This record gives sequence, structure tokens and C-alpha cells, in this order.
Amino acid sequence: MKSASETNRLLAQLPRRDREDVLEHCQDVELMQGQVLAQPGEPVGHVYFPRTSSIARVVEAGGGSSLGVALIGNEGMFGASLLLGIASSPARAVVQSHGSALRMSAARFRMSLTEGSALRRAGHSYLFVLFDQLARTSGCTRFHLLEHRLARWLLMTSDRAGSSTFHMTHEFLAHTLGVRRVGITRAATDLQRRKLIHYARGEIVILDRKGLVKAACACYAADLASYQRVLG
Amino acid sequence: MKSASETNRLLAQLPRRDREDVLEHCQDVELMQGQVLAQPGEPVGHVYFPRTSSIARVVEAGGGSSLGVALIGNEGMFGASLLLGIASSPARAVVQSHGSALRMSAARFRMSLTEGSALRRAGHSYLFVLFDQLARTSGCTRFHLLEHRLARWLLMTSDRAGSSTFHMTHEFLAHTLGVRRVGITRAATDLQRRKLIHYARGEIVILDRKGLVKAACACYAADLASYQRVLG
DNA sequence: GATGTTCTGTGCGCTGCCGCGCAGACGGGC
DNA sequence: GCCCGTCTGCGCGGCAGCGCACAGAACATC
Repeated sequence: MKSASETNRLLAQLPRRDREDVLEHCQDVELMQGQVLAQPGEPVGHVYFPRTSSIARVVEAGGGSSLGVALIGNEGMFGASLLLGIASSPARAVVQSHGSALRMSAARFRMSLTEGSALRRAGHSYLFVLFDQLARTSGCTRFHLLEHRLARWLLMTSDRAGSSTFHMTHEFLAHTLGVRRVGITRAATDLQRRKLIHYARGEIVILDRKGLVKAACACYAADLASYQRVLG
Repeated sequence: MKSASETNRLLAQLPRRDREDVLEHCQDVELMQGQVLAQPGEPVGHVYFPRTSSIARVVEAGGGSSLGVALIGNEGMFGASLLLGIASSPARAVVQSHGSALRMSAARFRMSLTEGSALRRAGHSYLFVLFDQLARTSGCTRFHLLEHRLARWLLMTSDRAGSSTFHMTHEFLAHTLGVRRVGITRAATDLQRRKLIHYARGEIVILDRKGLVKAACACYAADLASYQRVLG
């Protein structure tokens, strides 16, 4: 039995029988940061239930610009669109922070989605949460200051990694927040100056979690509330 | 029998029996621009299948800012989140352009979603398309010039209204594109100068559809392709 | 035709972020 | 110990869109 912090919470919610049925067909894999799990339009070969890793959905907008629109960790799964009967991924899926995940073939996953199954119900609920997060992130990206968005994203990553320390360079963050690397440097420097975080060569440490929550936009809290309401 | 341009295409795709079963429980209603069909968090009382109207999903981001993240017209439906078993709306739903729609109670809609029903399959596919549109719009809002975004939105509205003429003030557009009214004035003036559109006191006419498509970002074409791939 | 409302258009200073170029700091490999 | 690749930091001009204030134009009402 894995410790609580290393469990996928979506699976943990399932009744024992359903959960064991899923686990039986999963392999434990290690995901590396930057690894691309799916490309837009291509068929999804596997679904993933992250444990300590996290996966970002990233859209491209031409001219080398990209933007992370959702972050998937131990609270959810990648490949939920299979629940809608569609095998292709709507966006690119990039491993955001390395760690472990449970992997299952798409075909096997579909077989587990029998009518009325707990997995299907949970998956549907999670899809709703994702939907909500996507919409919120749209507004967040449009209106909120980079520093607030950065704080939000760091908190989200930390929550999903189950740790206040993780590895992530400015360059990498810039791609998922849709800004220049220097923009991240600026914002991160400020957060560091205020003793909310510490980082050096990609190692990020959250020093003052509460302070960071205050520095983040309300979207962070809204995400948590949305998850809690539907899946808590 | 209504003319093709006044039919909801999602319903039109259903096998005859399924479609008639749905139509039997629908009322024909007229939606007025600006009308709010759902508030975030509140339970959804009815689902809508637009015919000549369109409905925008709008998120608020504090400080009076708002942003339209998806547009629903005769190609889809409002209330699709009921397919995920959740009765509440993730965002605000505002009638974007007036026109007719078919309305059905949420309770009745749920009853029609029997296992394996064509309505459910179509709904799931449409949810996927919406998902895709949401993600794309995020990137579009972040990176593309207002003028391109405006062109895209006008085309989307025109397609859903089934007409090259519709009513929409700068102020209203500003709210859904997440910019100042004056920003729309500027962009619209330019499109008009290039003889792509004409407008006066809220009456918008698309003069050169092909030219407007060129003036829009690739997101417009991508939306069409996405719909075609899944539901065409 | 006088009045109030709605809609559209213009000017001006401001700011958050961009693009680019460059430089310093750290660390691993040989 | 040295080199080279990675990561972080800074300066400068530029630009899209913002906030504000104001003005003209069309329409509705009476």
C-alpha cells in the first residue's frame, strides 16, 4: 500500500472493487519533465493517473507561442476525453513535473467504463471540473497580472506534486504561462524578494505557502472549491 | 417542417425516432439578446437547442472584466454539462444574438439520455467539440490581435445566426471579447474601412465573407474543422 | 422641434509585456 | 582546473490595449 501522498485521489475515491479492477490493469511508470504524452489530433494510446507527477494541457497559437490551459495531477487523470467517446486528444499533453503515474491502455480503459460504473461517474465529474478550470484559466490568462498567475501555477504544481519543492526552470514556466522567459524571471524575483519562494537553477521551494496563496489570484481558491464541490 | 437554416443541427443528426422523441418535449422559445440563461453555480433548469439564436459562455474575472469563452448556436446546445451528471453551470450563459431556440426541462433531458441513445452520443461528441473550442479560445485570447479575434467572433456569430446581418453593439462585443468598448470601435472601424463589414448603430452586415475569414485568425477555421471531424 | 438616450468616434498619457541583445553565475564532464 | 552548457538577471525601445474624458450622430418620445 502506497502512502496517502502517493495515491491518485480519483482512483482512491472508487469503491474497493472498482479500484482494484483498475489497478490490476495499470502499470507504474515514471514520467519525465517535458515528455510529450499526446499531440493534438493524434489518437490517445494510454490514459494516465498521476501520483506525484503532473501533466499540462498545452495549446499552440502560432509563432512559437504556447499556453498551458489545465494542469492534471493526482486529483484527476489524463485521457478523460475517452469518456466522451473520442480517442484523439484536443491539445498537447506535456509532463509538467516529473514523478510517478499509473498508466493504462486506452482500450482497456474503455472496457472499464461500463454503464453505471463508479469509474465512469468519477470520470464524468472530473471532466466537469476540468471544464471549469479551462474556462477560469481563460479569464485568468486574459486579465490577471503575471505575478498572480505565476503564484497560482506554482501552488497548483506544488499541490499535485505533493511537495513544496520541485524542479522547473523559468524557461519551462514561460512556455506554460504563455510569456517570455524574462517575464517569469521578473515575477519570480519579486516573489522571492518577498520571501514567498526560493529558487536556484530550477529548484523551486515554496517558503510561505499562505503568503503565496495571498499573492495568487482568486482563481487558485476557485479551482479548489470547484473540485471540492464536485468530487470532494 | 422548418427550413434547413432554422433547424438545430445537433438534433437534425439524430435518427428520426430519437429526434421526434426530443422535439415532443421541447417548446419553441424566443431568446432576447443579453438574456441570462444561467449563472455559475446555479442549477440549470432548462437546456436549449438554438436555431437562429446563439448563446455565449461568459466568465467573470473580477473588476468588471468578462470574457466569452465559447459560443453555442444551432450546431450545438446549451446545458451539455448535464451529460456529465452535473446540474450546475460552470459559467454564465448569455444570449449573444436574439432568435429562436428549442427549450427542454433539465429533468426531461436527463430522462432522454438513456444508455446508448443517439442523443447521448451526439451530446458527448459536442462536449468534446466545446472542450476543444474552449482550449483554442484561451490561446486566441492570449496571443491574437483584437482585430483578428473580432473577425473570428463575427464569423462565428454570423454562422450561428444563419445570416450575414445581425444586431450587436460595440459595447456588447467588448464584454464578450474582454476589451474596452473603444477597442472594438477601433478594430471594427478598420474592418469597415477595408469593406469587409458594415455597421451602424448595432446593425452589423458582413459584406465580404471570404475577406473576413482572411482577416480572422486561424482559430475560426480550426473550430470548423474540429466540428467537422467529430460531428460532420 | 426640443429633449434625453443610445451608439459611435477621437485624443492623450500610461502600463504590462514583448523582442532582442548581452552578461554573469553555477555546475557537470573531461 | 578548465570548458561549456544551462540557468538567471538586466537594459532599452516598442507596442497593444487601458482608463479617462469628451464630442458628435442617430433615434425615440412627446
